[in-house]
Amino acid sequence: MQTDTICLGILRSGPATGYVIKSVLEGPLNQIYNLSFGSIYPALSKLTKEKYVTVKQHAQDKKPDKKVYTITKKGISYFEETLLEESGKYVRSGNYSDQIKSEFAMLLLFSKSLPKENIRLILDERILYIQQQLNLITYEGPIAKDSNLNALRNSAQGQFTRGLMAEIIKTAINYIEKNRKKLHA
Amino acid sequence: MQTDTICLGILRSGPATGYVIKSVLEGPLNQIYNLSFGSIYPALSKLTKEKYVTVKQHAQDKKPDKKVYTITKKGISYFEETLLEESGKYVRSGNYSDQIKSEFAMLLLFSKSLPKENIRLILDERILYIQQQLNLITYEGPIAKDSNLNALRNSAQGQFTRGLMAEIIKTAINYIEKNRKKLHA
DNA sequence: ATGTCCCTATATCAATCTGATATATGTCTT
DNA sequence: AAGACATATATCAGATTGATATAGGGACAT
Repeated sequence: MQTDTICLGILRSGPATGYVIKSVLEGPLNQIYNLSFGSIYPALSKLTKEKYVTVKQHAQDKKPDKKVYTITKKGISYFEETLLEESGKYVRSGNYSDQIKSEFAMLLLFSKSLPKENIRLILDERILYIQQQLNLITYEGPIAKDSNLNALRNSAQGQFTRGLMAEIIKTAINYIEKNRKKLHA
Repeated sequence: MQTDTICLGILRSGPATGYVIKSVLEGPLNQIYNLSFGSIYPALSKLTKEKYVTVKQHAQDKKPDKKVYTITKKGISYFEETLLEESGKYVRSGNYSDQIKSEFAMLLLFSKSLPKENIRLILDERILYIQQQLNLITYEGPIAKDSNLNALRNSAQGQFTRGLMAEIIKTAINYIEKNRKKLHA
């Protein structure tokens, strides 16, 4: 899915800055999708040129300029057309993640080459880490400042998607705890 | 994890061509890690220059040259050192996948913009697709020609890793079937 | 008070990776 | 005999990451 489409999809829930888009991807959409600033900012510039979004530059006293992007009618049409046209191809893209690069899984696959004590520590740290990620996904409290993000997170679609990822993480934690002996750790 | 390290890790189970490395990633390591030929071939050339692997060029009658790569002692030492040094950083890299880009999850998140009939079809196709991926991971039959790949796949580490991914896929299938009504599909 | 650290906020870029494409031959099916 | 598919290597434009730079604010410790 193009970075443009992701940004438009998020902006459809309400105006946001590039920084906020990144925050959504790292908070409620944690473990679902991620993009770097190096992708987000150029995408927003491109979308502005193409009139799919408009910008309002908020010159805050002494803080760096905040650029709030709002999706246009043209942007909404374009988003909906693109999503429908390309929906078929996203079905066959990885099972929960597209570009599958689970460095953690590869580390375990190769863990014969590691001291047992290391493997033990790695698994312990891992469980703590993914529990934190689970908390980020399942957090239901208010999102500071940006109330429009609540809409995306709490929609039926948001709850379904976040629920799916939460179940996957829980499965991973249980599996590691039950089967770690097989790795002699 | 660097492409170099991945290739060395796979070659540690026995000699292989670039094509076979790709096949492992698409077969038993399906949904765990993937690399394109555009990454694998340059990595193998680089590893050869650095003497971490050696090549034997099998000029097969009429078929394109087959380049079989074998890991050297230097390569094994380098691999084991690298893995140990960098193991800590792979713990915090995504919860099951590093660069998380689940286009399917994003499609569902944005599915409010799609006709209900489309959503229904997408979910049906998805279930079929991930069942196929599950079959690739859990396949226990012989791997044609390359018996050394069996070692990697059937090791305690291989079984643990593949089992983890299989559980995750099963969880995803069950979740989609039980909760699809929430997407009105 | 002054340093350290984190948060908000935008931006750039070298290094890397993907997805498509090209090339070449064999085998199996229709 | 045409087409699809598997084996096998290779290249490259375009896209992405991860690091880095810039810049002010607030919190907390020394």
